[in-house]
Amino acid sequence: MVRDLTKDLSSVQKEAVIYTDGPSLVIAGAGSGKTRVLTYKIAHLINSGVPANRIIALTFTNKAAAEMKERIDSLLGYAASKSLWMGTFHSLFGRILRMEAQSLGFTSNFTIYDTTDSVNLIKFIIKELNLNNDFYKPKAIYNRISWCKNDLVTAEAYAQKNELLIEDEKGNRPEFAKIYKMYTHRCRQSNVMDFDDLLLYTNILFKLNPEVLNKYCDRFNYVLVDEYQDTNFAQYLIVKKLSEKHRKLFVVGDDAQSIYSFRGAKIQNILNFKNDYPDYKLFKLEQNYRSTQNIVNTANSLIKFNKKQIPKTVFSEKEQGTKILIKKSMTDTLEGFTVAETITDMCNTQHYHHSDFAVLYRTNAQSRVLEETMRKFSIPYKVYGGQSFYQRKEIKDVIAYLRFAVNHNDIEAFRRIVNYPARKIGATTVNKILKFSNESNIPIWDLISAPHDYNLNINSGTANKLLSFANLINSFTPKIETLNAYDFTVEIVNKSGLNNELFVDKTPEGVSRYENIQELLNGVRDFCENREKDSVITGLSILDYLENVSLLTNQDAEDDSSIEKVSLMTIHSAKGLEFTNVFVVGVEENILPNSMTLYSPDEVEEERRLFYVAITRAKENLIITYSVSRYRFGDITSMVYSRFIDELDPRFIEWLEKSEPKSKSLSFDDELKKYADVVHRKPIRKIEKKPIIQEKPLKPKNLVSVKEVDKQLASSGNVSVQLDDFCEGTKVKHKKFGVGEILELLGELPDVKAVIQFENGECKTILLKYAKLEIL
DNA sequence: TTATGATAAGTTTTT
DNA sequence: CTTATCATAA
Repeated sequence: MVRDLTKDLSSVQKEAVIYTDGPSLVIAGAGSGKTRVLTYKIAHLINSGVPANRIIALTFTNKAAAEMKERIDSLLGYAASKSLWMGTFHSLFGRILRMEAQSLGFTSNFTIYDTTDSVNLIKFIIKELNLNNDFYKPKAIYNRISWCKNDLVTAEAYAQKNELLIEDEKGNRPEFAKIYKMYTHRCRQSNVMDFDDLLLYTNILFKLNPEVLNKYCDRFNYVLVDEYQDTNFAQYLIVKKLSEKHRKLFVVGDDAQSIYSFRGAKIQNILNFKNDYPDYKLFKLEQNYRSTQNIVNTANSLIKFNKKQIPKTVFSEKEQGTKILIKKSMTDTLEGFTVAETITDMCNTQHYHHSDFAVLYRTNAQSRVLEETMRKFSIPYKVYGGQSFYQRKEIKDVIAYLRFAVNHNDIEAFRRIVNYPARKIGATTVNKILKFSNESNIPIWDLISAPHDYNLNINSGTANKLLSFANLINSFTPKIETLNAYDFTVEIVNKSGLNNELFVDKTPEGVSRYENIQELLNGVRDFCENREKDSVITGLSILDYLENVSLLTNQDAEDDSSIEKVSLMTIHSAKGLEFTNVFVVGVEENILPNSMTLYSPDEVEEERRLFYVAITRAKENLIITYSVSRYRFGDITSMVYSRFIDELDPRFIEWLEKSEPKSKSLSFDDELKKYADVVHRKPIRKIEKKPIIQEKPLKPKNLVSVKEVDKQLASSGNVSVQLDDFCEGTKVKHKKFGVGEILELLGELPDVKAVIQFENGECKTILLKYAKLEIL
């Protein structure tokens, strides 16, 4: 049964959805129902007879893709949508590249380097070339290579471009071209692509093989792109070529929300759409259905200060709403308190739940203080992004095993696992192998699977160890064909010794690593189960999983547990989301706008757009906070509130604590007193052995005292037993080691270590804040 | 080769 | 404050 989909849409939205005659561009203001238009467009196409597998819909994040797919499912049912090609550029073209790998000189089991792998490889290349690290910073080199690839400048092309070479001379990095070339070569040798390669090689594929391009043009009659303002040149060109033949291109974006130019996004792509497609049809979605008028008006007043933009008038017909609150704090910790306190208040006195709140910040580093505060106030929260689950060491180790089993020449994977768990194959041996491989052009796998056959200059004991490592890997390889991803991973985790290594480790960190591995296994199982429903995916189970997991970065599997929790995330990861109440914290000079951007007007404009994105996430209440001092680099730095706050139209905002006139603002002590009841102050237990370290006289006294309070809180908070309940002679019980007695306390709160004599004879030094000791 | 501790260095945002 | 790198000892 076909529902009339258009009845849920406004008239402009409806026009955009039903227009299918040619290229069209939708400029969608924040909160104007962009996702709705995209999903309904797809649903409309399918309903009007277009086979779902003829549609390719490109999104910017996995999260966005998953969400849209879900919405289409609920409109049309799973059967209709399952063969839809919906995903990020990287994942969909990665899939195509795998099918076409041969024609590019790769094999279809190529693996994918994440940023860490790439940077590591670059580090080794720099070392190998004996280059001065001050001018050759691996991360900077990586960024420049990335920038080249996104602009489709290959290593060969780079070496031909004089102006680039001159630029490098001036920038004291004359060897860049060489590094780039070596990097590319090594990746090829390893049968590996990095993130940017997925886009670069897709372009190369289409350029070198017109018949292949033609095949995919015919395959995908309809090309849809979300967040078009964030596409880089490589992505732009892929889209252009893919839609060239049938010209059924539909792109959606908002130039005011372009926040990825640091990654090569070209705002020109959206601005120049009319030049590429003169017969295009333009739709402007200007009504914001998300936020109150105050919020929309505030956002408008801010973005006015940007020079480069497509003219549009975003408006809201919702209620006026409350004014935007601006709150000042004395320290970052107190800023956190303000946020936590406000959340608690609003939950108690109004109808809000914790899940109605988001706290947005510019940099991941800011999340730490906030997390601590949330814990102190017993507010459930979830941090998005940051160090993702898949970036954790133990997880990367497992993935590296999978990668190496699939691709025996994946050098970074090899480096990671060859001696973990320890096999007595150290750096010296590894370097010899890699050096030999580079000089002789013999793949590393040939060397390690027959180490005696080459003149590797290693002793035969080591050679045997290498051989048994190769045999271990070899025992996995045939199972790629027979086992599904889950069984395969279980096999790897068990046989490699990883599981045992972590199982034996009963330190809290070890336990958590072990649990993470189990969590990963659950994830693989889910993947397998879902995959069985999906007929789209064609490769072997483990290959599909690897591809999926390599491109999955920040959104760890949409955690059920986000229900009833406050969301903490960077502004970047908040893009595309909405929350009833939003805090934007740390709105200070050098943070937002970030200090790295201050000398470039364009980048400051991007920072302004970032703030715009943050503001427009809010539906009802928006609270902007800043602090006049903040811990950075382990020291207290004084901060000034952001220039952007002054740009907000004063008619829509309200300053909570008058900022400038010092007399009016609360004194620091007053501010502290406000929280005295929250902070159950307890005298800090003095530890006899070591004198308390005197605070540096340079630091203002009062700030230090806050730090102390803070430290103390960190140690108490959610733990039922207070750290200062322990003293020498206390009898305690440890989960694993059993009963024991504290002999000595070392260090300062909250990092107090206890030397404990256990009844089983063992004597251990344990960090009290981690070990959940029971007092007997 | 591995484990440990001292010292130096760095924090923007992400597929 | 955290993480990466280096030096030293076991």
